[in-house]
Amino acid sequence: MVEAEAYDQTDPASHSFVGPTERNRVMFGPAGHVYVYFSYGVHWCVNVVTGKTGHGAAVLLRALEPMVGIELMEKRRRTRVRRDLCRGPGRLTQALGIDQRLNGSDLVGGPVGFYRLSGKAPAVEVSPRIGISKAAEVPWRFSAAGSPWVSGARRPARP
DNA sequence: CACACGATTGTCT
DNA sequence: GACAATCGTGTGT
Repeated sequence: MVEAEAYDQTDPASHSFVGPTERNRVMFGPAGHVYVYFSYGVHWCVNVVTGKTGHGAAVLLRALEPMVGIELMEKRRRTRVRRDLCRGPGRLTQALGIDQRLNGSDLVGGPVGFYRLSGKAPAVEVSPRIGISKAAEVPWRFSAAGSPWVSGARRPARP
């Protein structure tokens, strides 16, 4: 995992800011579960719930360095461009086969989990989150410094 | 019920 | 750089 962003219920950019709803209820559940939501009518995005039960907080997984299961990811993504397999939240879920069926599942003992592949943790870079309009200056984006597998902001069109 | 818009990405120019 | 695709959600009437 080389890039992630934090979202909290005290934060206007967070889905949990408005309080529990049908969509975001998993964010208010126990930590270590998976919150999956549909974005732009096109993509799925996956979060790891991080707050205490009743507190809406989660971490959006935005990019990872492909290390195992490359062929399967290439098939799901319909591209063999390694750098495009998991760079960006929508691409990452497509590569991993994550969709609404996994919403609410437990990282421990569930269909999605984490395990360490490389020995050494990278230096972490902190920056503003990408693609949001509210609280855009809050520096809650965390990425592996200098990693080519990290996604980047798209410059908005200038008037 | 109507409507505006978004924690994005692929494609075309 | 510009723009389309595509639809669930939250909000207002």
